[in-house]
Amino acid sequence: MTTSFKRLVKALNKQNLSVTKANSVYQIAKKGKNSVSSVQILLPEHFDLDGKALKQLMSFAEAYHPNGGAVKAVRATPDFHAGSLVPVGAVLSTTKDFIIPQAIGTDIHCGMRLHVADIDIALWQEKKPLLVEKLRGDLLLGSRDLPMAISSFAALFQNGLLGWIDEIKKHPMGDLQTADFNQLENELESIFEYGSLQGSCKWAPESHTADKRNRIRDASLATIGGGNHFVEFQYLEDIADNKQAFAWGLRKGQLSVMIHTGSRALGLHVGNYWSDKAKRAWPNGKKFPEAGIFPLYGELANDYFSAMNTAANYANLNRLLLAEIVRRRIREVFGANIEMPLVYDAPHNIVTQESDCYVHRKGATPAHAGQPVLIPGSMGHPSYLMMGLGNQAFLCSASHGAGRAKPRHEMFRLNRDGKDIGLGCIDCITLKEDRRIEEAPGAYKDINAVVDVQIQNGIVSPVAKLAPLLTFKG
DNA sequence: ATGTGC
Repeated sequence: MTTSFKRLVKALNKQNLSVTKANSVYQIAKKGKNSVSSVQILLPEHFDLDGKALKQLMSFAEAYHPNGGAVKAVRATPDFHAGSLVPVGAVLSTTKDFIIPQAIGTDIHCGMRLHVADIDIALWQEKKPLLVEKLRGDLLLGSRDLPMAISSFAALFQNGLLGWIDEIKKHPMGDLQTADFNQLENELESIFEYGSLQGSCKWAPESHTADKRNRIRDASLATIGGGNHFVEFQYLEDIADNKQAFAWGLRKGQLSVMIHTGSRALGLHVGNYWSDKAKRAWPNGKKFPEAGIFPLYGELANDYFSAMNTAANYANLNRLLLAEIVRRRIREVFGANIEMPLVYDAPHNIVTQESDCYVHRKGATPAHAGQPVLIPGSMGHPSYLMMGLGNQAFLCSASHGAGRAKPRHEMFRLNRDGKDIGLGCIDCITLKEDRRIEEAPGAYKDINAVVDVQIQNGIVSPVAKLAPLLTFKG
């Protein structure tokens, strides 16, 4: 549901909300008392503000816990749209004793990873059939059973990739025995927080603790997953900032590999468990929150934080392993000397501790000063590598993509009616024909407008433009 | 997004 601004103002007034608009920023406030300090939404000029998404956002802005703690500020990125409960593209800062598990949901530490490779695009096109043939068996898997030692899982859960690398050297698994661990270790510095968050084995769900045969049943490590997740080959089409591009190892004309996935089944379990737990832990006799949003306060908030980090560490390894699989195939096809260095790996679905706040980012990516920011378009539109500018007023956050413009069912309807949904020149490899339709370029908003408004508002600055060549979808 | 659902 969308409305024009005038109708929006009217509609909001009825809900006792006031709205003002300065340039591209909507400022929403609750009339009267107890309003949160600030709710702002950044939108390109010709974008409509989605009423459902706004309603969801305001519910989170008003979240409270009877024992204390509070939401301090709320922002929405230009790819903002409604989700099932939480709007996608939402950033919340809260006091450090207050976390809302539902504000992150189940796709914990979902994020983007970008590698580049010095491979001539004409050569890549020539060898593409061979590469695809090899990668089909690697990437089009819904599940897999990696032979990873329990001790490696434990190290990963507790200490993330730093712990995992130490352990995996002692207990190599399958194909990874041939991985270049020095390179993997060096690349940790190009991962958000070194891919190493403070988690704990005690929060691993039952599916990820040793069974009677002393094995861990894990079916989703090194898999892409569904929905908008992908592994994509791209062409580095244009550079906007030569100095920064050079510093990050980028060159015009390079091949790039972009990976979008998260913590899969593990994040689902942790997210569901803690969203439930927050409800169960609601103080006796206190009125349930109307919007069904249950924050955690105090010790439980800390416990959630380490459980969430446990799943986040898994997501970090998931992206690393997918990249490693692609790197191995690239070397088989184009030569063992191809490095395919990591540019950056960052989450867009996570709670972080920043100064005296918890910052919840749901479909929003950190954009601290100097930090690489990855903003994917769609399989028919370019993706952008940006640099964060550390815009405090916008909670140091940028959009995590173009944003979905049309719901899935509408894409199927348009396709049935023979409408152009942008799949004309798309090279998408998937076992699910439905996926191509749901994820068609026509389902997404205008990435250039989304990126430009963030540049104009001092959130990010452009570094490089990446054009899609071939997308693998789960 | 996703444990797959009766």
